[in-house]
Amino acid sequence: MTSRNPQGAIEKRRQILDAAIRTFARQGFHACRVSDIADEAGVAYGLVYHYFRSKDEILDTLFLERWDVLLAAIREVDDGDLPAREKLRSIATFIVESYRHDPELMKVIIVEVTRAANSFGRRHLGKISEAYALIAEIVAKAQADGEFKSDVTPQFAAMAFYGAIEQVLTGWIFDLLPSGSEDFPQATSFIIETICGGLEHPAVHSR
Amino acid sequence: MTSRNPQGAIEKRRQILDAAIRTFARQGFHACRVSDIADEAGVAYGLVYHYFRSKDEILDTLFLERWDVLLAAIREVDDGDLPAREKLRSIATFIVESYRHDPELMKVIIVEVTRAANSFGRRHLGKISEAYALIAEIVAKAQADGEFKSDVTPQFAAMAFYGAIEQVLTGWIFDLLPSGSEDFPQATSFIIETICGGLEHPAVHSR
DNA sequence: CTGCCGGTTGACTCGCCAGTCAATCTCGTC
DNA sequence: GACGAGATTGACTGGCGAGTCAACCGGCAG
Repeated sequence: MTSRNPQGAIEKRRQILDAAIRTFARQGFHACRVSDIADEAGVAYGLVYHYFRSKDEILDTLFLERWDVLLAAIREVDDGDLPAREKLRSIATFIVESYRHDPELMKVIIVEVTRAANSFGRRHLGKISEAYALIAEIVAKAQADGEFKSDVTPQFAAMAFYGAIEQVLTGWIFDLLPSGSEDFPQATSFIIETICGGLEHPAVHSR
Repeated sequence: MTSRNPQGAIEKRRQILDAAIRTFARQGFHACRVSDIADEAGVAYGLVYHYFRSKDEILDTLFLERWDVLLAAIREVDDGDLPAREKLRSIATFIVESYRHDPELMKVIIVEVTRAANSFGRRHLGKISEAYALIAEIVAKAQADGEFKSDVTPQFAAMAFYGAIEQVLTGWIFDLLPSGSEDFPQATSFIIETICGGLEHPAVHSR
């Protein structure tokens, strides 16, 4: 029977994960010790190893949990039949709102995984690229439909789009950009404006 | 007298730095040991500590050396009186060419410093932001002149621009994007097209 | 020839921290 | 009320790798 934990065990596990988010966000993955996480969670050192095989597995869990949600969101948008500009807007909004809702978790995911190409980033490269590929697909479809011009490969466009978003999040994370509540939607629409503006067909008079 | 090293010492120092670039690029900063650098350079372990106070100082040196060159290049472009689009093109070209010329060094700088926000990135945040600020200034000037529209803050625009470039480089570094010799100028002009296209005034028919 | 000093060597130290494990607790079950 | 399985505890170990250091080398100066 696993029913020994009416749900206490699941809660404890969650409690450790949440403590890990705070601890990783505050100190960084490498700089924090497992004992810091245990302290933050208010549990004994050894209990962390009852629920997770290693310190790495904690971060892996946090990343995968969240990234799968992101991928699902992108896929859902992708399947709809909005114009590409609106699809990309939904994705950008989703990511920005994720940050607004839980900045610590997003900080950990971006700083310790997505941009940590030599440690966790490499391990999860496949998962991360799935997002790029889905975005590229949206661009490719828009190019086929004539909504976007075709002088740029979808792969490059996807990277530029995602890179712009992530850099803005990074700016918020490290206080290089203002992050008042009105800045979030503004940044989102700016990114869409900029990237889609460049991707769409140029208008008559320009260049 | 320091003239004891007719120049042999300076060469040795350089030799260690070059070995460090290769070693960091191959294994990553954290995964490589100081002894790996020494081996790669063909010198004894202890000699590394004759020229550098610590392992960190080696990476700091590599980063500052290169970043100062980048800042100088941006400043020079900034001082000219090209249209903003061409200024940004010069900057993008400079960065992309830096990568083409020495991919290992750029990999180290991007992966281990620029995007390593919890270790070296934090230490050099000031230096890194200087680049963002200079780019933002170009955008601000273009907005004042009417070349760019003003519905986006220069700071956001700078982050998006730099983020797009860095993400493309990251794509090359990790083989997510094709990096044949024709891809470099193409990517550059794409980024300019996209970002400037979005920053400039929209043309008549669009939207 | 001798002394000196910067350059060079690599074996060793020392602190840190992930991960282990044996002991203890808790609580549902019979 | 006692048995057992999972939950919980925290002291301990083991390995790793950055940084130290005492010895050694080689060439120039006097």
